[in-house]
Order: sequence, then structure tokens, then C-alpha cells
Amino acid sequence: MSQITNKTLTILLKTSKHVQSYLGKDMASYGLNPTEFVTLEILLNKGPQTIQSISERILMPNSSLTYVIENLLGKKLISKKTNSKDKRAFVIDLTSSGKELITRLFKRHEQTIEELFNVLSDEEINMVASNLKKIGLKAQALKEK
Amino acid sequence: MSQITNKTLTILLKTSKHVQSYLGKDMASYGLNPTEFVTLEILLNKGPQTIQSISERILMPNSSLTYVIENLLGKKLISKKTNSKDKRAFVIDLTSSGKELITRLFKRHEQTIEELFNVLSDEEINMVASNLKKIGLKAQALKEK
DNA sequence: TGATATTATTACGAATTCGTAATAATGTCT
DNA sequence: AGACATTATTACGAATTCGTAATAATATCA
Repeated sequence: MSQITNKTLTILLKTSKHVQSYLGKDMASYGLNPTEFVTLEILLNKGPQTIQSISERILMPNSSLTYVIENLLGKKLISKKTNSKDKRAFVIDLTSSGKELITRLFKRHEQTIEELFNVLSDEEINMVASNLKKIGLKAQALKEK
Repeated sequence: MSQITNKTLTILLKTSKHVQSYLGKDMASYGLNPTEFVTLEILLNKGPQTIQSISERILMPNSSLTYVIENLLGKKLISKKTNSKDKRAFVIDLTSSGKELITRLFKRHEQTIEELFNVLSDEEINMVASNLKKIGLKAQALKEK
């Protein structure tokens, strides 16, 4: 039993690395690194967010995210405004050029992902997703205890 | 269609992060970081290796691996000897204390992984492994072209 | 043998991520 | 209001990883 779990773990981590490496290369051709890309993607699909909220979504400490936010601000792709409701937090949002960029790139990105997953049937994709999700939740639970 | 692939991609990357984070915490309690651990694991299970060979197995540039090797040498867990057959390459091997350590830790590590995967049946684990492998190979192929 | 390509390693600067502590605003409870 | 906990952010040093170029030994081949 431990043979297959260890092997599966290795495959999981390697696959993830290969995929990240491939997508990273794609994103680099847009002038963005993977973290910058997902940050913009979240702002596009989920709307304006606080830094804290983004950091939870992408599983990155907010101290690290600061660096990403600064770069995106430097590129004028996002804005950072004070929130009248809660003066502790800033609200991050896409600028118009940021929105234009990520909208365009996200379409290309989706095609890239489709190409990646077309080695599997829809049913297989769903099964992989649900099983991976179980493992992810277990890992999360184990870590916190 | 693109909905499920994008969602599955997110799950894959998140799961991988959760798992790495959990295992990383476990390894840190042994005084090793994940890269150091897998390096020792490879030496244990695959025998003595050149730096080049290790770097290919763990998908890390050898320029990065140098840093890892230096740390492991500093901890006296590995040795680095010249190879009479090919004077370009050094051969990395476990020291006796390194072998003792990784043998002990690997047993604990296997139990940890089993606990992680026991949310799935053996059949499901095998299915996840084979499907992920297909995606990994596709990503690798796409990246190289 | 001499020229050239290949392989393995190293050097090194830069990018990225992390962890811990400090700061400021807010919420809670008496 | 005052004491205390919580939340969001920032500061900052350190760890880790990457990419590119340089070096040295070896292999190949005319």
C-alpha cells in the first residue's frame, strides 16, 4: 500500500511542477509571473478584494503578497484604495488597463488549459478534481491540528 | 468545458500546495526542508547519483541544487567524491549518519502519506495517479515544443 | 592531433517566497 | 471610557529557487 501512495504523491508533486512550469512560461510571455496572473484573475472573476482576502485565496502569506501588489501597482494594472467601511483595510481592484489585459490573457489561458486536459475525458477530469479535493482538504486538516 | 478544466487546474495547484505545506511542516520538524528530504530519499532509494542526475529527478536546475548539496554536506549527511570513470562529474552519496537519518525518517514519512491518502480507495489512488501522469506528460511535451 | 561539440559543475546576481515582529484601526466587554 | 483581543497591513531579514554565463573535463570527428 505504501508503495502506491508514495508513488502517487511523487506523481502529484511532479505533475504540479510540470504544469506550473509550463503555465509559467506561457505567462512570462505575457510579462507576468504566475502569482501576478492569478491575482489579476481573482480580481477579474471575484471582484475587488483586500490583500488579506487575496492571500487566503492563493495560499500565500500577505507579507509575500505585498511584493506582488507593489509590482502590479508599478505596472499600473491594479489600484489600491482606502475603504470607508473598514479603515484598517485597503481594497485592491483592476485598473481599466489591468482589466483589459487580464480579460484578453484569460481567454488565451483557458485555451492553453484545455489543451493540457484534453488527454482526459470530462468524466476523468471531474473524477481527478473530486479526488484531489479530498486529499487537499485532508492535508489542510492534518496541518492545522 | 473550460469551466471544469480551469476549476480542476485550480484544485490541482491548490492541493499540491496544501500537501507540500503539510509535508514541509513535517520535514521541518526533522530539521530538513522538502528539497533536502527528497534528495536524501533519492540517494536512499536509487543509490549514489551525480548532481545532474538528482536535478533531473526532482525537476530543479542544478544551479539551485548546488545550494541544497552544500547544506547537506554541511550537515554531514552526504558525501561528494570524484568519479574515476568520468572526471567531469562528482558522485553524491549518503554518509552513514545520513543513511541512518533518512531511513528512519522515511518510515515516518510513509505513514504520514498513508494517512493523507486514506480518504481514497486503492483504486481511486491508482486512477488519480495514472490520470495525473497523463497531464504531467502533456505539460512536459507542450513546454518543450 | 586539432577543432569543435557535449556534459557536469560552479559562480553569481536577481526574483520570489517565507516567517516574525511591529504598527494602526477596529471590535468587544466590563 | 478603558482594557484587551482581533484584524489588516507593513517592515525587514533570511531562505529558497531561478536563469545566465563561465569553466573544466571529456567525447567526437575530420
